[in-house]
Amino acid sequence: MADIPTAAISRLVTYLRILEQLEAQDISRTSSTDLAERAGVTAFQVRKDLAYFGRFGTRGMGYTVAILKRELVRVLGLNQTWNVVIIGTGRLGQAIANYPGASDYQFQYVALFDVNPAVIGQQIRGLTVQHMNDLRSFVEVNRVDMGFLAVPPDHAQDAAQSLVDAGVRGILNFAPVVIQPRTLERAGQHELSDEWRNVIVENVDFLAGMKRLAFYILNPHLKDAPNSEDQE
Amino acid sequence: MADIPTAAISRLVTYLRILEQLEAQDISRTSSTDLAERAGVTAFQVRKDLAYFGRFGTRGMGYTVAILKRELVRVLGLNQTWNVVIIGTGRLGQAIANYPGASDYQFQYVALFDVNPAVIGQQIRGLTVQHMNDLRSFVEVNRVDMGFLAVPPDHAQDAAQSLVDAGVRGILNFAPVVIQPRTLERAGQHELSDEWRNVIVENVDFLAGMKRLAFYILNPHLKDAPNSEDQE
DNA sequence: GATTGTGAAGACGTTCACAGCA
DNA sequence: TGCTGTGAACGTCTTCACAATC
Repeated sequence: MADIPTAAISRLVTYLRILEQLEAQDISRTSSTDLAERAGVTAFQVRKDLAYFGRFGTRGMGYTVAILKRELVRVLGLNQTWNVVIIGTGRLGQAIANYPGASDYQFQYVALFDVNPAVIGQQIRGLTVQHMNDLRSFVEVNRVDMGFLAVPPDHAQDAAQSLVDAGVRGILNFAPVVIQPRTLERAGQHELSDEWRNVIVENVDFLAGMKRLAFYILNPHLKDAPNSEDQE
Repeated sequence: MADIPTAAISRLVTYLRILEQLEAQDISRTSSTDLAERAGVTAFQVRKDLAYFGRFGTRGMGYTVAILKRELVRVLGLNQTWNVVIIGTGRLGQAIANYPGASDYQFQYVALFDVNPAVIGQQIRGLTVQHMNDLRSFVEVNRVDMGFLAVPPDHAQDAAQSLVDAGVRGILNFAPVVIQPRTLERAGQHELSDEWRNVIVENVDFLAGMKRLAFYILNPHLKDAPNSEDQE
C-alpha cells in the first residue's frame, strides 16, 4: 500500500457517500460503471482507486454495496471514534458544531475553545466553551484526535501552534491562511520541528472556492468538465 | 492562455492572499522564493503558475507587491462585482451570509431563498428570505452570477437544477453530494443539456475534509508534505 | 457474457536548468 | 550578479486494453 494519489482519497469519500445512498434505497449491488456515473468520474478511475486498497468486487458480478461500504469505512478509518475539539466559537465554529452528519461517522466534539471572555462558560451543543489557555491541560487528560480551526485568519497560525503544542495530530483549517509548521535549522537544512512531525493539516476554504468559481465563470474553457459522462 | 492546471488557480488565490498580507505590512517588494515559502510551495511552482498568465516581475529584482496583486485580482476576475444568491438559510446558510471577507472582493449577496415557510419573510443581513418558487422571477429581473447551495443533501440536486433553470452560471455547492448536470441522449451519445452548458460547479465539503484528515492521520506516510520547505 | 483487476501507455503537472534581462 | 521566465526532463496520475474469473 504505497503511493496513493491524494485525489484518490477524496474520491473514496465520494464513493462511500454514494454507497450509503444506495443502501438507503435498498440497492444491494452496484458496478464500477454505476458508481462512476454517480460520482462523475470514469469507471476506470473507480476500479483503479479501489485497487489501491484491495479487491472488493467479483468479476462478472460487480460489487456488493454492503461489503464495499464496510471496506471503504475501514480504509478511511471511519470505524473508530474521533475526538474533536473546535477552536473558535464564532458563527463559523457554531455552524460546524451544529452541522449534522459529523456524528454519523463517530466524529465527536469533546470540547470548544475560544479567547473571547464574553463566550467562555457558555453552553453550545451541551459543551461549555473553555479558554484557549486550558487547551493544553484538556488534551493532557482527554484523548483529542483533531482540532477544527474556526478562528479569524490573523489568529489561525497561533491557534494551530497551540493545538500542535498540546499534542493534537490533525488540524482541519477553516481559516483562509496557510498554516506554517515551525521549522528549525539543523545542519544548514530547514526541517520540521519535532512537534510538527506527523501533524496533518487539511484545509476547507470557501472563500477560495468563491474565487475559483469566479475565475472559471470567466474562463469556462479552462474547466475540465466536472462530471464527464459516457465512460468506456 | 490554454491548459492551466486547476491546482494552479487554487495557488493563485493563495498568492493573492499573501500579497494582501504583505501590503498590510507595508512590504512593497517580494520574490518567487519569498512567496513560495509563505505559500508552502516551491519557487519553481510560483514562477510557473504566474507565467501561465503573463510576466509580472522584473528579472533580477522580483515582484512589486502592488502590481502583482493588481494583476492577480484581474486574472481571477475579482475586479468586478459578483452578485450571489444563497439557497438555504439554515445554520450553514446563515454562517455563509454572515462570514466576513466575501464582501472584500465584491461578492454581494443579493437574495436568500428557502422552502421552509417558517423562515420566509425573515430578515438576515438586511435581506428578506424568499421562497424558492420566486427564484426564477428574481433571476429574470436581477443579475445573479452565482448561487451558493447550503441546503440539506437530499435537496441539493433539485436546488441546483432550479438555479441552472433560472439561468445562474456558477454554483458553489456546500452539500456533500455530487451535483449531476442533466444530460440527454443525442445520436446515442450522452451530452449535457443546453441549460447545463457553461455551468460551473465548485464544491466545498467539510465532511470530506474531516474524512480525509482521519485517513491521513492513520496513514501519515501517504501524505505529501503539505508545506515543503527549503526550495531550490 | 459480464465485469473486475492491473500492467502498460499516455496525458498531465511539477521540477529543473538555464537562457534572458534588469 | 540576481532573479525572472520558460522549454525540456521528469515523475505522477489517469486512461486504456485486456487478461482473469465469476
